[in-house]
Amino acid sequence: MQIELKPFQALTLWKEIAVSEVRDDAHDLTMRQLAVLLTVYLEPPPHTIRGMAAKLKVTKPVITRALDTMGGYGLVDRHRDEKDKRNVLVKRTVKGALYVEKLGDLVIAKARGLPL
Amino acid sequence: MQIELKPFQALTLWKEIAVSEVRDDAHDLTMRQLAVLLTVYLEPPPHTIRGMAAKLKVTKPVITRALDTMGGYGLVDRHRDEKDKRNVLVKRTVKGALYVEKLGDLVIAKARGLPL
DNA sequence: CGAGATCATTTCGGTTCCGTATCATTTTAT
DNA sequence: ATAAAATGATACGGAACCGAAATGATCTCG
Repeated sequence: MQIELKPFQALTLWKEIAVSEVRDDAHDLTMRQLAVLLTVYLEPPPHTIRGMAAKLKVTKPVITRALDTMGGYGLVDRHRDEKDKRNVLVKRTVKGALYVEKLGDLVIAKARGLPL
Repeated sequence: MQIELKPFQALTLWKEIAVSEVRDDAHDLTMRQLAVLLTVYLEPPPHTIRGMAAKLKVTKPVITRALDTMGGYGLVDRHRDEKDKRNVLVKRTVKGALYVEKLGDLVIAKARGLPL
């Protein structure tokens, strides 16, 4: 299965998803929060605050706040690293996994309906 | 050319783009602003405030403020509708077109590099 | 002509987020 | 043992955004 998009298709896909997120998203996540969430769920652990801040080229408080907000929604969880108690490890949750799964379904559905 | 994504691919694509936007985006647009921008550039005019608010299921001030912000960046422009001076028509700009084009390139590049 | 409808903007109080700087805890190294 | 480094959280002032309601301008239609 080869993935090949033309410019208009690519933008239309992105637009449709953005519009769907705005219309229906109960959590109203920002782009940064979304980047954090998907990194946690798609990349192999461990995920530390400092590591994610470096990856996204943002300051640490940005990550802390994003985790505060999404933690409040139940989308992620945090635990101290017992090996090095300075670190905090970001953990996945059932609710977060469900949310991410639904987002994947949305992308697939929109990609399938693209004009050719 | 058929577009077919598997769940992990779809989410990885979305994650890569979100991360890129956070890392490199000079304008730091919100999801709502992005939805407005892409609607203006990908859907046929005219685009009115009320129309876009209805499409995105948000209130009119949300659209007005998004246009204020993006107008400040030079990404969109506004003009009164001469036919009905109550309406405001959202117009494209050269700078906005360039920005959207670059976004399309990003989506294409990320889609091409997906793990299969 | 005038009352009401329509459209975009502005105002309001409140919330969230930002970056910088600082703090508390823990680890590392001398 | 103790000073320095590393890590995440917090404080702070400022900026952006929110929804609801009020405002101003324009149009519609009797």
